[in-house]
Amino acid sequence: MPELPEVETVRRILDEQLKGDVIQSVDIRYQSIVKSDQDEFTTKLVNQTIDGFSRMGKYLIMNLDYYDVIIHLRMEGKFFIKHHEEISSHEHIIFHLKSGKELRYHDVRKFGTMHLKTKETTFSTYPLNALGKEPEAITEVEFYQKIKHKKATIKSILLDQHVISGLGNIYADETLFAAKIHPTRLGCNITNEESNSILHAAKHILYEAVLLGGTTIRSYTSQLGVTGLFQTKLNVHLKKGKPCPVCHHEIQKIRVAGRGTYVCESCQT
DNA sequence: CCCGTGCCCTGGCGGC
DNA sequence: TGCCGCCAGGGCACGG
Repeated sequence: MPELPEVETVRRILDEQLKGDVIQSVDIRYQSIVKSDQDEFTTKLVNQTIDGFSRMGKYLIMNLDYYDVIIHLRMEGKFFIKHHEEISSHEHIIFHLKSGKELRYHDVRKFGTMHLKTKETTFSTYPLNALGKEPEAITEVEFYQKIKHKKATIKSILLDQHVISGLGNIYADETLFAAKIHPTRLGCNITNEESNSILHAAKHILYEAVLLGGTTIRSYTSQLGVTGLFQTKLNVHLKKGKPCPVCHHEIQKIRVAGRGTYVCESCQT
């Protein structure tokens, strides 16, 4: 599922491939992905030039002349750039561009979302208005202040995009493993030093993952943003029953905040 | 404030 | 082999 590094990889490719292109028309083939008025979505985007793509946390933003389209890929959303190939049943939104390219939003589970915003309201309205800072942008002090009074588990805090944005289930597990913190620890029981360590781990892991995503993309003709390479760096996530790379104890899968959570019960305390 | 649950959705998998 | 039922998960609404 796309978390910050995967979304960043998609952003870079789309930015490179589509900047300067102009939207000719938009087809909405499955409606509930578009959360704004459907008619406005298809009419207002016509003749808008793509200034580029930006990103906030896991949100991808298509920057146009007068509008921004705020996109969340959720679990399985991905983009393809095609020309006139047959349309797959999983391609739900199609942006026809004047260059002849078609930007196609593909989402098997149909969980992704798109919001149309006028530029003045992009950051002041839902969904971006309440988004927390990314690990790279938040300070140690800010982060500790945000978690120190919480009675929630640290895992659920890391997944809460209003606290800190960009981490999903995979990178949250990896972050806590790197920081040697057990996912069921409560925010209010995390020390200042541990808080710093979690933040440092999150930054480091996201940074490495973005680098790997960048190196993996060689062909722009296949589906965009699928790296596959970061999986080789995982220490605990999806490693149930495998030995911990540090202490060789068996990795456990537990349930925290309703999410499958991988942990080394020996290293993480 | 926080938690669990359900919802959205469908491919894939385990069980029989 | 085939079918059924359940799980996965990001984010939010809801009730406790």
